[in-house]
Amino acid sequence: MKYLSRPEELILLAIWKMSDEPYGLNIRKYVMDITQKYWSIGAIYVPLDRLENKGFVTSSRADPTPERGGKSKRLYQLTKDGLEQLEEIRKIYQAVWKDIPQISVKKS
Amino acid sequence: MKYLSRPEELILLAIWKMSDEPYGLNIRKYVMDITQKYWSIGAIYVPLDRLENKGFVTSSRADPTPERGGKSKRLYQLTKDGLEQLEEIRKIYQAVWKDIPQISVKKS
DNA sequence: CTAAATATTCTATATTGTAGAAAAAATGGA
DNA sequence: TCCATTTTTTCTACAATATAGAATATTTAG
Repeated sequence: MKYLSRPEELILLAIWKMSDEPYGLNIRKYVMDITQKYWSIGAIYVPLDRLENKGFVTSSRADPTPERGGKSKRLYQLTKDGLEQLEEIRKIYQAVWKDIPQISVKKS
Repeated sequence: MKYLSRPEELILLAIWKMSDEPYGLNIRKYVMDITQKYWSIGAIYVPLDRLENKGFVTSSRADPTPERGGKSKRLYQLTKDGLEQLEEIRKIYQAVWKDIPQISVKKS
C-alpha cells in the first residue's frame, strides 16, 4: 500500500505512545482500548511482523521477569522510518479533515 | 475490516467534500491532489464499487452533457451509513493523536 | 459512419487482514 | 526432576482488499 494501513497505523502509534512495555499483548491491549473493539492475536502479531520486515520497527527480547512464568517478551521500538510514515499520514489527515469542524450524525 | 480502509476513507471524504461533481475520475483527481501520489484507475473504481455494495454510497447516472462526448458519468453520494463510518474513524484519530502536538522528523 | 474523447467495467494478481491453534519458555511445587 | 500452569509468541490458512491497466461502452462532431 502507498500508506500505512489502518492496523499498521494503530500499532505504530501504540508502540510510540504507550507508557507500558510495548510487546505484542500489551500493544493489543492498547489498540483494543483505543478502538473499543476486539482484535485477535493474529490481527496484531501478523502486521507487527510485517512492520518489522519493512523496517518501521525493530525488536529485541526482554529478559525473563521474576513473574509467574511465560515465554520472554519481544519488545518493539519505532524506527525513524516508522515515524516518517506516521508523519505522512498525519499530513493527509490534516489536509483532508481541516475545515470539517465536527461531524455529527444522528444514530438511526 | 473493522473500519474503513485508507483508500475507502479517502474516497468517501472526497465524495463528501469535493466541490466538483463526484464521479470516478473526479474523485481520483481529488484523491491524487490530496495525497500527492499516483492512483491507478482501478485503485479508485474497485473500492468505489465495494463501498456501494456495503451501502456507504449510492450512485446514479448523470445525463449526457453538452460536452465533447464520452460515456455518461456515474455520480456518487454519501449515505448516512457512510457518514457514520467516517465519524467512527475520526473518533479514533482524535483519541489517538491528541496530545501529540506536532510530529517533526528530520529527513535523513 | 468513423474518429476522438471521456468514462466505466472488468479481470487478474499481489498484498494485507483476521482468527485461532500450536509451540515455546519460564516458574513453582510435588 | 518432572509436570501443571502461565504467559507470550509463532505459525498457518483463508478471506478480503489493493492495485494496475486492458477492454469496453457511450457520446459527439464531422
